[in-house]
Amino acid sequence: MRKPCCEKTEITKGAWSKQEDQKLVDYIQKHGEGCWNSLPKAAGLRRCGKSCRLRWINYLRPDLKRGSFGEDEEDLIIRLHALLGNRWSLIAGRLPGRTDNEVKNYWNSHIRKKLVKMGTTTTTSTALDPKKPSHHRDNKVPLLMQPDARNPILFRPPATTLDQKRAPNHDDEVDVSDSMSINGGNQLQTGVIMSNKSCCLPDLNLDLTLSLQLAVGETQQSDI
DNA sequence: AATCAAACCAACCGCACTATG
DNA sequence: CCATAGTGCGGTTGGTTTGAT
Repeated sequence: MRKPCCEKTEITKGAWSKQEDQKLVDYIQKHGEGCWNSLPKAAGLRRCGKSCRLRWINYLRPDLKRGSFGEDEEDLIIRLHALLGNRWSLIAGRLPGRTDNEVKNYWNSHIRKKLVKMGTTTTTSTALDPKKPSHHRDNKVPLLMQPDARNPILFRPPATTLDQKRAPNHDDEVDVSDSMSINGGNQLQTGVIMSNKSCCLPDLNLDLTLSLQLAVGETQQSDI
């Protein structure tokens, strides 16, 4: 059995105070992100490193947008979710200033209900097989989205600093306004960071009601 | 005004992946 | 190769807020 990430004793849990936030922000501004395990001690916080990381990523990061989601963002989330399933970090990576937690919460509290009401989806929180434990990752990625050069969208890591660190192969990323065709004509300027590789590939058609089925068909055929 | 239910969202938990020794 | 630490991700929980009665 794996050891817990931190000792249960002397660890504060629950809501963060302003003082704690300030300590965390000050520390990260001075020393940068990373080394989350040693950060709490160094920053004078009685928190688990994971908790610090989460607080920073989901709440304190200066580039966060906060506030309610726009229609464009909602539309994009719906389309990306149809493509990616519950890969919230990937989805959030295409929504500048949004976090995976925020997107996930928004999906579960707003969009999912909306779609169910419209009869568009019967999605549960575990997108693919609700019976199987959710942490079985091999079950999370739809067949369509198994790593595959035909799906350039998958090869772009989330646009967070940490993920960029983790994916040195993507340091050739350039800022390109990624335009997607929404609702058969409206151009949605997402302004996300795309890799050179993916921007050279054909425009993504995220009109999922049609292309997803087609793509699934293609994938299944090619897998045979 | 009080109570209850629903909605929302921050935070936690546990697993998987990756790097390192 | 194996064990372990560090980190990231997705699902879930629980406290708070809002709305309905």
